[in-house]
Amino acid sequence: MLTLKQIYDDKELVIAGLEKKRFSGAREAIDNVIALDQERKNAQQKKDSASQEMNSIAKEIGRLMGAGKRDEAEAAKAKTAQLKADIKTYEQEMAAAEERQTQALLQIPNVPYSIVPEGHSAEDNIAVKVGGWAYGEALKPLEQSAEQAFSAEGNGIALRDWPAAEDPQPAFAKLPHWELAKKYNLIDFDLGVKISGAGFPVYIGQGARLQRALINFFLAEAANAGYTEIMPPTVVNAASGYGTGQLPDKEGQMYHCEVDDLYLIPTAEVPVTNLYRDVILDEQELPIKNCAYTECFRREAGSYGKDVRGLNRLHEFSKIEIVRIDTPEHSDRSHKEMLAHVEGLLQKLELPYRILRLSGGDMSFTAALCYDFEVYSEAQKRWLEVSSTSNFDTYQANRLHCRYRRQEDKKVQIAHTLNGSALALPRIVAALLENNQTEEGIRIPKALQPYFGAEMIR
RNA sequence: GGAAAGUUGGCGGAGUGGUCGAUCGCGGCGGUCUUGAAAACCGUUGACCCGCAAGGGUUCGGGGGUUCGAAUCCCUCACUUUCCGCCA
Repeated sequence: MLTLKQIYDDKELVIAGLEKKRFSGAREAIDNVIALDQERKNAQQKKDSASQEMNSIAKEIGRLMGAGKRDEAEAAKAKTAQLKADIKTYEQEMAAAEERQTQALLQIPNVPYSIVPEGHSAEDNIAVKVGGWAYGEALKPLEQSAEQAFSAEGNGIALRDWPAAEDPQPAFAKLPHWELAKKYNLIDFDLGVKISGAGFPVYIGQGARLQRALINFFLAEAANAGYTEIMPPTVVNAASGYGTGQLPDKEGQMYHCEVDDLYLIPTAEVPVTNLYRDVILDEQELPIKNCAYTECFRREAGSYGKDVRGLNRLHEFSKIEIVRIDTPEHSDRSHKEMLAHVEGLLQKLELPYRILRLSGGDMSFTAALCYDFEVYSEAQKRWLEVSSTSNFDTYQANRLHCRYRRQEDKKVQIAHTLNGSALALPRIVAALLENNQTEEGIRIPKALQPYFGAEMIR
């Protein structure tokens, strides 16, 4: 949630930012938070002075008792009854205002950075970089450096202006991955339905080995980039869900074990970020760079249709997540390093990709700046999202109470948190299978071969 | 699942109704000494909220209660440890 300091210091900027995020009633919501804060302060001041008086009377009674002056002590006691009632009233007022304020703050999304494009849908997202993609002249400007691409000055193409591609004529009919999975006996969707339900595929033989190869490849790449591997629990308590913001809003998206009141994680972000809940880090420990492979569980309530075909949308899938915690001064640099890392993975996998800067209206509730990575699937003729890499600024850390002690003045500051997928497996597998199919079999990218142990799936 | 014992500041560990935000040790920070470092010695050192400040309030696992006054007593919840049971 937003900090009160942000709201008091930059009220107009906050309101403008919320409007960019298509949050209706931004001004009213912010004014309401401020009003509730004043209410709380008033109650606290009244409570504090009543408490002060009470404390001094109690101390006086202690002294009188010690001196054996019982009568005077009894007289002093008589004065406390009204005070006591007052304190209780003020405390209740204070708690009520505080609670309403927190509730109000929880309804307000994060403020996007200035670099975030205006817009209200995916059409307004801007492609800032395209790689491994052979389409014509229109995309030339996107062969730009990361420095340009991830700055306000760089070039970009709004998706609404995305050039119509001429279909390259394949030498043979390209199959979608669900057919390839069957042809090469890699994944059995029907068996998954039998033992669990739709959206729980069973990977078999070379299909299972491909999963393991990708997991190991991604973890090894992350380790090379300096990330510490974490193997967290995949079941978490409610406090963790609140910490990273899955609760209360997205409760319906998580599987919930009611008897123990535990949730299956929808992403490793939840346990790995919550490692730092209620923690005060030393500035020298920053940036924290963690990575984790976990299974991720999503109920995907309400999804249907062709989007969910095959591996496109699952209830359980494997993902390697990178999580960073950094200072406000360095979080943007951290973010860029994460983007470079994810881009490097896609390059090594020789997949056509584009990097989108999400518009205000398409970003998640909690993000301040978010880039999506998409890979092109030749047989499905569509782009598939494989990573979302975000900077949450202080929004998540404020709720988590994740702070750090600043080196120069020893002051405790709210940290910045960031995370991104590096990468989610299913759609990578879909794109690999579809894009690399040949008449002889499916070609495994060179970088992956040592992990897979073969050059082809036959 | 049954039984018992615990939960105190960054860590260890005192404290069973009054001046206790909490003895002490370690660690951290500042200083003396030293060419430098170590040792020794001196000082300092939690978080949150209100306040321009002075200062005040809250906080001893969470919540509630008793009392003029609670780290200390009572209730309740959570967690931890040990033993028993079960078990990969």
